[in-house]
Amino acid sequence: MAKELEKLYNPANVEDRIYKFWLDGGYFTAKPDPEKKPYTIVIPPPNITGQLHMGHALDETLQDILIRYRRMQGYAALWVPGTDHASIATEAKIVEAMRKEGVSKADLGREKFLERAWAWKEQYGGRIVEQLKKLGTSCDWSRERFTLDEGCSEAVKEVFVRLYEKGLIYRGERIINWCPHCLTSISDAEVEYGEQAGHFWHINYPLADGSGVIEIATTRPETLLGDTAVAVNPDDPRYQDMVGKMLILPLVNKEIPIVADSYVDMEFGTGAVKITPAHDPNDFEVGLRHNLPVINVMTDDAHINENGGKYEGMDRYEARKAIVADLEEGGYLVKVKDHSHNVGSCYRCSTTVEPRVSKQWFVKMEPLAKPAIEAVKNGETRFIPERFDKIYFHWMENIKDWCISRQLWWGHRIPAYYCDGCGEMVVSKTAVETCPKCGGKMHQDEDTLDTWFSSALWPFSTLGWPNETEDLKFFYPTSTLVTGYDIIFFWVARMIFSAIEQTGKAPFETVFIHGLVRDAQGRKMSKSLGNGIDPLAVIEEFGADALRLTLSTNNSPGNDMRYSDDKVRASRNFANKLWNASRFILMNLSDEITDESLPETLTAEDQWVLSQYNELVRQVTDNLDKFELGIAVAKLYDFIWDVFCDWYIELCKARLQAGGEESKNAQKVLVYVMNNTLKLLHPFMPFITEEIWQALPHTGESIMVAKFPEYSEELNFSEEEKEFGRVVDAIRAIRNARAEMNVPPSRKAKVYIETQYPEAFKAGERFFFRLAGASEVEIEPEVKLEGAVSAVTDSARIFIPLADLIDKEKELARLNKELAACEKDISIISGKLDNEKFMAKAPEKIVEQEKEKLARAKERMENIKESLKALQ
RNA sequence: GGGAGCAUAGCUCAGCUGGGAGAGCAUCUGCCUUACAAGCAGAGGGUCACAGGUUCGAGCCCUGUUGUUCCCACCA
Repeated sequence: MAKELEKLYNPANVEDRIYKFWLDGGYFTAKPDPEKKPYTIVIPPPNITGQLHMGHALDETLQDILIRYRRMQGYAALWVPGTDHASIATEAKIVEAMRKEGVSKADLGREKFLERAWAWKEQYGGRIVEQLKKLGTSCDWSRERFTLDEGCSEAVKEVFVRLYEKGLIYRGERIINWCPHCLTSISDAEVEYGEQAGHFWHINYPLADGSGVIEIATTRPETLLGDTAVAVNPDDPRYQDMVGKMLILPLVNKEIPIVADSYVDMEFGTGAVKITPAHDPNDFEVGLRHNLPVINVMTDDAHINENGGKYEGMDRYEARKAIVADLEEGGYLVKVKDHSHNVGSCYRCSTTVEPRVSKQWFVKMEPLAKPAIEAVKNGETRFIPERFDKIYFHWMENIKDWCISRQLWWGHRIPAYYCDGCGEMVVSKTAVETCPKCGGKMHQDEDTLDTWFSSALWPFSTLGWPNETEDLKFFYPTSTLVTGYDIIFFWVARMIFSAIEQTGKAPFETVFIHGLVRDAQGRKMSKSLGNGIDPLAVIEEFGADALRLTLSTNNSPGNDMRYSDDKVRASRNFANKLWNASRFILMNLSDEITDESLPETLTAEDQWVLSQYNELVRQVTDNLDKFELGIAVAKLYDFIWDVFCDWYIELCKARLQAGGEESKNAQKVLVYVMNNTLKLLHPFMPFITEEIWQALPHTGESIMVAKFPEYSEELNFSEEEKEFGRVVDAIRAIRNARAEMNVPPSRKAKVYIETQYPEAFKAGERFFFRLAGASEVEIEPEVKLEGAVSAVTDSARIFIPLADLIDKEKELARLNKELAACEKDISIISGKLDNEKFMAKAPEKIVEQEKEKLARAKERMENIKESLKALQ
């Protein structure tokens, strides 16, 4: 810190320098240490395609608070950073860039494409990591990982082979969700459903024997081309005679059967459903039950294929129009009704997904889900807030097999090999060249794995698994996972079952869930709305500490929050307040103060502040242990601003001016409280606390490795705090009275204090001059004075002779108002104490409290009455 | 169709295991009091959505109602 401190804190001058100082000091690096307890967090790896957004900022801030807190407490605290290869997102980005150059994937070929992808990763993949650093994240960068790096890839292959050998991974022809834009299968979790206005087309299918028609209703007439049956409910009297008969499929002119299946709801539509096994998951099931043929009528990019006759080549929506027109012309169309229905779209590109039958790889979920449910049920892993376990259970208990193969190149290639000759398949960690059965040439599966397959292994793959590394032994299972509720299914659930299956242990003790950061109007921040706020711009304007404080205060676990510049501005103002408090201390600091020890003698106000500081330590620690970060930092804010700055610093000014020993003692207490409060605050606002701590007398290299303060019985001055509180109350009462009577602050006056607590007021006498506009102070057991402004507390009556300023009516009104409030208090409290049931059933502690309150209120009432009397 | 969250001051939100309703911003009044006007000292402002219940005592626990947001689900 420069000698001449600026009046305003300027984070831009501080943050990068401090971050470099931490890096150079190696403070982020953790190592297994049997002397210490481990505390481990693995970062939710951001996508390499990503730019830092507010969601990251919140997530990283919370993690950094936790990891810094534990590190200061003496844990071997490891925060493992890294990034995710983001198969679909990255591949889409590269394909798009190639498209602009007029190059396609096919033109380039797999190898060249991957070269290009890796080059892109080298160039841009580190961008988000650099952005994370701006927030002050204390990740152990020496352990940075990437989901597609060598170690993670080894882990992926190991897990795939193990699961395959246990029969938990299989390949099969199933109906899956297909994204016609990304040109790949996606998992159920990757489909987002939304209501869309559509139509219900009623179509007549004529019976083959000419005996009539059956009317079906569909929202997707174009799939008619792939119909292989019409289904009715077996109990439906309308259609009972028709079951087993054949129909002529309109436009296609092919015979298809009428089948009976209880899946059909008689009440809905016409009670007859066209069955397209290749393009609808329910129809697929019906098809299986009735041995129906599966006819795929669409291409990868959702155009009608060669099975669609004259419609071949049309896009699915064009085909819909054409088919509806033809149905109408052919007299098949009965009617069209408006109908809104749920349509699934790709969570990456929002294209409407096309369910289709395809050969894919799946993870068999049921056996994996069971122990994963158990781990949360028995508390091995705990969600905070707890309610999220219900969401987790519901998903896990109804889970379906996970489609893990993707028709992409950027990712972990599936370690399965097929014989060109006999078709034999081998699953192996190492490449298989020749067929073990026929000796033919083998080729590897063309597909890659779902990105989430590798991120599911993140908590242990990053620590070296499958090798029994020192890191794995010491740091695993991890301690806390911090993430948003939006990826519980994608990621958290999959990490839990993967970890249990592979390591026998749940991957973390606690899942700390946070909500979304919304814009000031409460809307989700999104690219399409253009309402996203760039955290880097906020950091530049207000500082990382201000942003961190904004994100960590005033919100509670699991709940969404709104971002607004006003909130950051308030946080920035707090940083500035802190800065100026330190500026004040430094301006008054003599060279002899070189450490952070307390003086041998403490004044009443010293004890008063230390007592509150000590209680603060206890509470902040307690809140942090319970993940109540917002509450913890709010208490710090209040203590620093109200107690320390507005009161204690003001209280110290008299002694500092007096100089000598008195001043030095005050300086010591100022340094002590400031220094230790900075430590408490450091996890939340790391930069400014380091900057100030370095400037103050201190021991140690960096505040980030200083010992986190602990509650101390030696600083328990609760009685003394109460006594000095009488002075504080009296000062407040005087200020209040003066303000209400419009006494200008410049007008000083003598203050007469009538009190039964003369020691307390003697100890605080000097403060009335500076803080209560006193020109003289007199403390008496009894004061008789007329024509004075009076201020009343439960321990004193205070008179300020300002005859010329007194408006008797106003003064009467003010005191009567106070009296009324006081009497109301008394009646409420007495009501309780007179209530036999209350006395019988309320805990003793509460009864005592009420008695004490009553006593104080009565004292205050007496004091007010006296003052009123004196006024008349 | 299931499930969950939220409803507290004009606005944005805290409020831990039940024990006299809080903060920031905004508003009003007065202050450049030599750390800070990004500040200081004061003030006003709430039937804690509604209706019941449990309890000596409910913003907090239970039941129901209303409004709102979200998640899940194969109704063509």
